Amino acid sequence: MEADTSRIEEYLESIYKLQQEQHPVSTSRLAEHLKLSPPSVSEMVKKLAHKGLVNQIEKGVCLTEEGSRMAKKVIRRHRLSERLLTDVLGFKWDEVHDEACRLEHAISPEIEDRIAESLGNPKTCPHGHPIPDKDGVFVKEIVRPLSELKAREKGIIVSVFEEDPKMLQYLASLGLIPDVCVEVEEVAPFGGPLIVCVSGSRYALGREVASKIKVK
Amino acid sequence: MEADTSRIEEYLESIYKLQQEQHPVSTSRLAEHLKLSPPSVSEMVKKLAHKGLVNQIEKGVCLTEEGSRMAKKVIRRHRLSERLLTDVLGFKWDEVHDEACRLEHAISPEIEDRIAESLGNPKTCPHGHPIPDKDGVFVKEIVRPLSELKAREKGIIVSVFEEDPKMLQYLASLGLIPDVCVEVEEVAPFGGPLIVCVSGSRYALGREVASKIKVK
DNA sequence: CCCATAAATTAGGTATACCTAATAAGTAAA
DNA sequence: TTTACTTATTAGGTATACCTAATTTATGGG
Ligand SMILES: [Mn+2]
Ligand SMILES: [Mn+2]
Ligand SMILES: [Mn+2]
Ligand SMILES: [Mn+2]
Repeated sequence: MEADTSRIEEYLESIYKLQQEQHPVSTSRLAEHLKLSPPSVSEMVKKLAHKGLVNQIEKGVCLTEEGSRMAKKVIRRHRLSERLLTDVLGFKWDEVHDEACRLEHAISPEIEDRIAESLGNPKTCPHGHPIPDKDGVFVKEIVRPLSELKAREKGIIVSVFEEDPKMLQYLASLGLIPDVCVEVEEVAPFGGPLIVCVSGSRYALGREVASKIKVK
Repeated sequence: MEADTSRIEEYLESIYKLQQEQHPVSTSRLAEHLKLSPPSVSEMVKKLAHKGLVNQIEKGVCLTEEGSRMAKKVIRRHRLSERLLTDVLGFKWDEVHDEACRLEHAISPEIEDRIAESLGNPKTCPHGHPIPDKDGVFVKEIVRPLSELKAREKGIIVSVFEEDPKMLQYLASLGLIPDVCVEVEEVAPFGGPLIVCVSGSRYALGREVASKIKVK
């Protein structure tokens, strides 16, 4: 017994994440995110459905109550791992995603508890995403993508919806990290860049990039 | 690509450990330690031999140069994980073996380095076993099992060659942990118990138990 | 040297999670 | 409504690492 659940966890984690963008998650989207072939995903999704972790509806897959509960546990372990890596071991925010993605499957409930406790029950990961508590509960802040702010509007960065190390390095180099205040100075028309002001400096940011940054 | 090496690592780790007791390691001994059937081990050992990690000689299996190098890397990660768990996360020494046995496969060279660094390059795990450095080098202290001491002999506990949590709890409850000084007060004949004195208290210890405790 | 037992391996099979190629189902433009 | 994509699934296959049962290979006592 004691089956290895890491693949299942990885699927649930991805589905959870993709659901935030678009509700029923398509096979192809999921395959792309997991870097697997669509048939592999199709097959695995069937197994997940059989286990009662997802429902396959018309236009895609969505987590069941139980699938969601399990996903949130994985996400908690992922984000706590990220915090351990940054806060205790001195990693930078662009180095922790992939590492955490492996660690999350090797962390027992006991380790999870100890990490949370010794870090003072952090509420977010280094990218600003909420860490669910043991019961899967977390505060969901109302945020807007920076790309939707009008000229002269200000916001405080809550989170950065991005995993690519290069992009995260870039954002950090501009000081675009959680808790920082940004002001949009102007918005170029026709989907052009935003001119933003952050801690005294002015930068031009592409829309695509700006849409990843969530502010309140 | 990027094959999953965790099973291989687990075999090498076991072989390395068992070699310390008895040199060529038998299939059955290895199977027992890994809690697998002898045929499974037989087959896997063939694969390891094929990869040049072990040599199959007359009476059993032994690590090649490369197998040994790889084993020591796993052991380094295992022991550093144990230290992280005890020193940073507050686990007790009897709780860390199984956890580390999972973590060791999820730890990248970067995490390994950071753990070592942030713990000040510890030389031993919580059980007193040496942590090899990045090149697989470690100081091998000359030790004797406590069971071989004569009456009135004293020694300092170096390490405890045991993984069973119950046993470790027991030993800790008697204060039999690394760096502690023990004196053998008397040795009962015919393989009987040892009467040992440890930080002012006197206890009777079975030979079997005493043989796990290495002193210098 | 023979035989009983112990140890190791071979034979044959399962489960899991991936793949490519082929097919089927949906969707949207002409 | 037919056609051309796109998306999803089925079919068939691979690799890995386990298992049990059967067989082979040591080995040590008589
Ligand atoms: Mn993950
Ligand atoms: Mn994060
Ligand atoms: Mn291990
Ligand atoms: Mn140890």
